[in-house]
Amino acid sequence: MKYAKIPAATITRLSMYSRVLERIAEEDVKIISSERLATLCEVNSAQIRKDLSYFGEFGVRGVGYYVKELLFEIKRILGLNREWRMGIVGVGNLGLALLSHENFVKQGYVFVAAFDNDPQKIAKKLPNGLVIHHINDLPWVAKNTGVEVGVIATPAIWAQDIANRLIKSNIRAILNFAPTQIHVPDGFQVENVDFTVKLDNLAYHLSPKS
Amino acid sequence: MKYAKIPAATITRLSMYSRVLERIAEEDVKIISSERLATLCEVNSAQIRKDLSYFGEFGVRGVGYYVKELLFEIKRILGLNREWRMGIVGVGNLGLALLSHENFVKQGYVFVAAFDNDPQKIAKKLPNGLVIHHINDLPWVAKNTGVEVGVIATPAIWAQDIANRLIKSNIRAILNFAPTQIHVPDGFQVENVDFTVKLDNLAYHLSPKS
DNA sequence: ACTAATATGTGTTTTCTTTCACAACTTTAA
DNA sequence: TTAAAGTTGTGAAAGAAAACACATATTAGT
Repeated sequence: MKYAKIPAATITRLSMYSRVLERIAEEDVKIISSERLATLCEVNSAQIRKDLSYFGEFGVRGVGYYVKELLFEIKRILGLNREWRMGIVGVGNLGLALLSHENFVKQGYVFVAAFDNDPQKIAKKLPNGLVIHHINDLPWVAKNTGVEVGVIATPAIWAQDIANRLIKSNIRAILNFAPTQIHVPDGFQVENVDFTVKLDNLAYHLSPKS
Repeated sequence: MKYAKIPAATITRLSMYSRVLERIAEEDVKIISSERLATLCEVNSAQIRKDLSYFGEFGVRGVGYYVKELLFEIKRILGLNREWRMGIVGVGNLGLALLSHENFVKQGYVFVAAFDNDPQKIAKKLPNGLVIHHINDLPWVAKNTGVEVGVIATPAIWAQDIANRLIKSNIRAILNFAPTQIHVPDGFQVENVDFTVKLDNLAYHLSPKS
């Protein structure tokens, strides 16, 4: 199955599997079946096996999967066998929270640059040692620090402008926290983290249907 | 079409439509075609019409949709024609950022209670006027303040325990920011906001495929 | 050896989602 | 009035994703 088109949902699930496997590995579990992993992830076990089959054969029939090995393979597939360098734009409340979010580092995501447009903030040192640069300095700072992923934590109005600048600096991946759609050319990736979309989903499901 | 099963993706798109329509309405545009809206949302125009058709007929053939009316209807469908009361658990960096995130209020989501387990924080007053309660007080505080949505902004280890407490207090919707899967019984809703899942997606797409 | 129990990998089937394509309707203009 | 242009709403077709079900493989026990 190795060369079929891979569903986007598969990638998201791989990410979930890796999260669960990490926990499982910490508990010193050596082997896990797709059935057991499926229960933990609340998915169908065939789904897991199919997802993995896009990339190879990682289990042993009659036995299951070696937890550490599977985790290693999934991380390799996702590209998490190395560090990813991030630059954040917008050092407000949310930006600061993200900068000090330890989970990023644990997963190999590291902030290497921070930008803002508030003169009060420029040149200030952050808890993690980074200095806040003016957004106009993005081109050279991003190049010097090797930013690969741009994180947008600005108000919605600025988001597209910031995205355009990131694109111009050839930063090919954007994680957008502004509650607005961002448009990028082919070859560039955007992922939106929109809290209110999630809340809207909850509100819909809570609301009585007429 | 009114009584068919509605795809989950439809709800998420409605949320996106409403966001775009809000912007459009601010620009004083009165009427919009599904074609135009589709372009702005980067979806197919038939998709939009189909999504809406699950809930009724909101357009005028040969004309398009009246922006304000459509926006109103979508918000009504999503249950956003009223306020939703949220309680947050975990007042760390992320929790504080969420508490002061103005977008929530703009969309009708209001924090009415905050909880933590750090003795240093209990009884402290937040910028928005709320007082931090001990998590053990969740049952009565949640009841008194009318919490309908629980927001989890704690480390992953606590997340399931907190979820269980929320469930026990009959809070039927949970927005989970901890990077871990949460299990809830039927009739309860969870939405996960997991930054690293999104980053993993980006990493995958950036990584060269062998 | 052989059998029973267990578990993967995947071709096939089923289910779910999206897109197409066109009848039905509105508006404008002659 | 009629025609032309534009746009919705939706049945039908196409496409994508998930689940089934079973051949294949491993292990353990006798």
